[in-house]
Amino acid sequence: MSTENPTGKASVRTKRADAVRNQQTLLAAAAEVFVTSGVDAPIRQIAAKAGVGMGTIYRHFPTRADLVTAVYRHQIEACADAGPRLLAEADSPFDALRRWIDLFVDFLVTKHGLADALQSDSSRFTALHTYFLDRLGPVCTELLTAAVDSGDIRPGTQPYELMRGIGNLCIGRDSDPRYDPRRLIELLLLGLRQPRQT
Amino acid sequence: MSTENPTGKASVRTKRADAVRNQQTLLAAAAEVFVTSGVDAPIRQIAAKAGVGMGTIYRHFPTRADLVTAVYRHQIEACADAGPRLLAEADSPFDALRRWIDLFVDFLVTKHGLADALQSDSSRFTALHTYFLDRLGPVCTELLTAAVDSGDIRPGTQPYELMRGIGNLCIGRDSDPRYDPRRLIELLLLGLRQPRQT
DNA sequence: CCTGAACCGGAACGTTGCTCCACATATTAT
DNA sequence: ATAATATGTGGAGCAACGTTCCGGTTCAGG
Repeated sequence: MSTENPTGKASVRTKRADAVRNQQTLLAAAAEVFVTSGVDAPIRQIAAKAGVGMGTIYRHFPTRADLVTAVYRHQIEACADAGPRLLAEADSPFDALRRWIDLFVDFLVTKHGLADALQSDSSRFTALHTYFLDRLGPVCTELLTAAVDSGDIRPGTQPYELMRGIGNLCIGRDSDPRYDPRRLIELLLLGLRQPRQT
Repeated sequence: MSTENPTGKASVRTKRADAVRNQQTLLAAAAEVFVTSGVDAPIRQIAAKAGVGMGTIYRHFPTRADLVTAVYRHQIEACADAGPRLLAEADSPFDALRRWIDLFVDFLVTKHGLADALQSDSSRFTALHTYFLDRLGPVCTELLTAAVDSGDIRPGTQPYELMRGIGNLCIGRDSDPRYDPRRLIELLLLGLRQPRQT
């Protein structure tokens, strides 16, 4: 993203030390606040936790989605990387898909309100939505087509639709103990499964 | 609810005429605003549309959920009533379930942000959530057990879970044209279906 | 050391939910 | 008809929040 400058040298002026320090502080503070107050925590609260002004947050992360993305980038990457690996080591493409979805669900479910944020009003959090899709979409596509090609599942399901549906099912998990998205997702997978024809 | 007084006479003082008039005006205004701005429309906006003060709204509908409930009560009732009817006239319990879910989805999908509101943070909209459950829960239970008893679907799925899952899948439908909750719900039903065992 | 660019803090503004109470009005009693 | 009282109404006021903006500060390069 725009906050990185890989080589660090050359033409453009190097980033100021206090700036990168603040950015780190902010990421740490945000991560901490997110677990207790969810990704919708007031900006002021995060700023206070980090001991900086609000202006500083907006400078580094123009939208809330940018901040959330930055905080969870590592985990999203890990999930993305797991896709091809699972495809290689799992018993079947279907098994790989199932296990990848498990990972995805674990991720969404352990972050308070992440799933909620992901799907909320089209306008807010657009960047987050986009990042998820860009990074995880292709992985899902790969898993899905592999499973279709092997005849494990029926064709006709779009990766976007599947990811979004799973994301939706994970919404509001905290609010009620008798709701466990995993059971429904299991059902979904069952429906996806191709009835072995002859 | 507390706003009705069937016989209108007797012990308790009858409701003031201007009050019931305002209530009607409010319901109409709210319904109108909901279609254009969603169920999250600012209270002020609804008050303005109805030509009353905010205090009046809060008097008649203490929480936003009360207002939403009142506006959609008729349709919820209709959906609830359709359950037993479908069970009687459909080809099979599974067919009845499928058609009932269709109705449910239609309802959620045509009201901007209704599904979103239904599941949002546990705290807000509790009353709406409760009303849905109280009214539609038993119907869903009936359909579900009938389908299980007839061997159409596999046992082990809770009505609450199913309803909530369907509600979740309907969230944010407007935001993206390539997402159609119905396809996923179809998949879910497919997974629910009992593989005919000899 | 000097200077400009980058950075910082937080005041300020607009929007929203919700409460509260002086005032207005309908209903009932006289 | 008039007064008494319960009931309903309007909107100012408060708190919380997102977001912008800009005067002052601090770093990095020369």
